[in-house]
Amino acid sequence: MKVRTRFAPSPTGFLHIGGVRTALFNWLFARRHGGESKYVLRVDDTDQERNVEAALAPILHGFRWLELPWDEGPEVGGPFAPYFQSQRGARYQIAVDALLAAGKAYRDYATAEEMDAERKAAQSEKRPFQYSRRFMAETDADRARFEGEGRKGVVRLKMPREGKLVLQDLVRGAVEFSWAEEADHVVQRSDGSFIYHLANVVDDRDFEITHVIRAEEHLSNTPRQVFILEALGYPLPAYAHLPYVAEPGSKRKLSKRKLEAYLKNPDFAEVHRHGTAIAAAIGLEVSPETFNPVIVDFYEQVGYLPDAVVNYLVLLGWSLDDKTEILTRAQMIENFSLERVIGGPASFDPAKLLAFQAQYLRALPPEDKLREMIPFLERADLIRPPVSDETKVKIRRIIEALGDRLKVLGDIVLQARFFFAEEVAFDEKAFAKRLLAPGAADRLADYREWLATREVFEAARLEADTHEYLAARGLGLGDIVHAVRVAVTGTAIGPGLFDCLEIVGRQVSLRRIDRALEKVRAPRP
RNA sequence: GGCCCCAUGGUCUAGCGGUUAGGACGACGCCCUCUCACGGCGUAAACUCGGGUCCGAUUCCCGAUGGGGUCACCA
Repeated sequence: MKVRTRFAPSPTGFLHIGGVRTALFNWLFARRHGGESKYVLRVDDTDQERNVEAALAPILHGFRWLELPWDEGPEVGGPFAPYFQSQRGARYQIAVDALLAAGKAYRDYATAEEMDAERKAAQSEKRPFQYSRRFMAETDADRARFEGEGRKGVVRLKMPREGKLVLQDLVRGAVEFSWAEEADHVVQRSDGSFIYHLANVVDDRDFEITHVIRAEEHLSNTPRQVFILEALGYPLPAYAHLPYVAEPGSKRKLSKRKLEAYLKNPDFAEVHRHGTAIAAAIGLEVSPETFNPVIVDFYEQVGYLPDAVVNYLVLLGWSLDDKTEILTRAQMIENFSLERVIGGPASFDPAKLLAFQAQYLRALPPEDKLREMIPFLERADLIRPPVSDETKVKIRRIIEALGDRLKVLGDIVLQARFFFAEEVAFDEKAFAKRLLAPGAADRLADYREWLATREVFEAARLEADTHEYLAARGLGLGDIVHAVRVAVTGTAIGPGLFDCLEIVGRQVSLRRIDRALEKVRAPRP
């Protein structure tokens, strides 16, 4: 079956995580059907007055980063161009004229105040609001009269006032609406511009969209769209209304405007804090507008892998079976189906996303890690381009030593700092615990002298020799290792000590130990 | 409030009439261990409620409750 799906972002400047999930399902559905099937990107900019290009760029960038290419749309064009609603006004005018000619729409001259008054009256009488059509112009004479009064007209849909619509939704099954509940929605504003719903259905028809896969909040908009479609004699696409992506730990719709509130969620806060630390280390200016785990940019900036993000998102509302969680793109494409999309909202869990990310990074080949992490080190000013082969060897060694402690690419700048800096700042708590403990400094001093005599400063050898050293003195590894670690790395946590010693090197290690010892002996302030 | 949608552990989910209700994230504990991380093992943790239908309901139907979406000359 040849299928055409679309995602229709409005250029807001941000790619929202919920939007990506919707786009992903559209993309997968089209890819699933293969052949001539297409996924198109259409820009919903019917009422944009600002710079569409600037507001669209981050969105397109996000999709490129996620490797979710569109077959037709902005920048790539296609047989139905233009793909910008702002450029399709003439087409919409034809549709509105046809609606008017068919008696499915009318010109209306009610002012906003008059409309409001009717609405309020209905409300206070506790009856459903239905417009009286008092200012409907049925004839040219009516029209002339209203306009003579200085009124500005809009075009409204003349909705049926009886009967019902049974919508077959691919996710929800049959959904019933009664026409009388539907308002006479405006399709063309008094300034001549067009309302989204009109543009939307006309475009879907023109772009030959077969499946409208969109978020649930559009479900209640569907009757009026169906009405327009039928009034125009256009075929109906199949509809699939996806559950929306909800806030962490809640069932409310995720919104990018509520960063403050989400930060009260511990997992969300931790992911945000982690990202902020990386941003600070690489000198990235963060504004709450963009640097927010609800916005896709965040993940690119701190070094998540696109595959991890996509894998996490595909599982928000869809599943393959009872156990498969890690899926390649090929597996997703092969297995995706709307039948397995769930009906209820799924809340966004940044902790689980991080778990996917950690798993993907763990599986990334060392050469790829190296290539991807170098830019982070450069931005953090830990290394400078051009990166010599010698430095690359060192970085490769560091990445290996850090191992699974690296969860996102940006972690390298948080965790590898002491390998590059000349001096380390001691973590005060760790220093107190490990170096000010009784006997610790003396043992460290002795070990330092022994270390200075080592000719081969290589991890495996150091470890083996250290064990001999300790055995000869009747000590255990635990008696020495913590103090050495804090002295050399500044902190109590990190890679294996002997890896650290090797990478830091003899000279710098000894110097750092000396400094730690000086600090121990310095009079307490 | 009207209309519509949804309902399995804290979270993501499997389940499509009979299961010790399965997996994952997270939490906790133990093991591994120089710390941390990884890994291994284990523990706690769920079918919203009430009616039907049926020999039998988490599963089907109805209702209630709860949650959510939507009701613009926004998209």
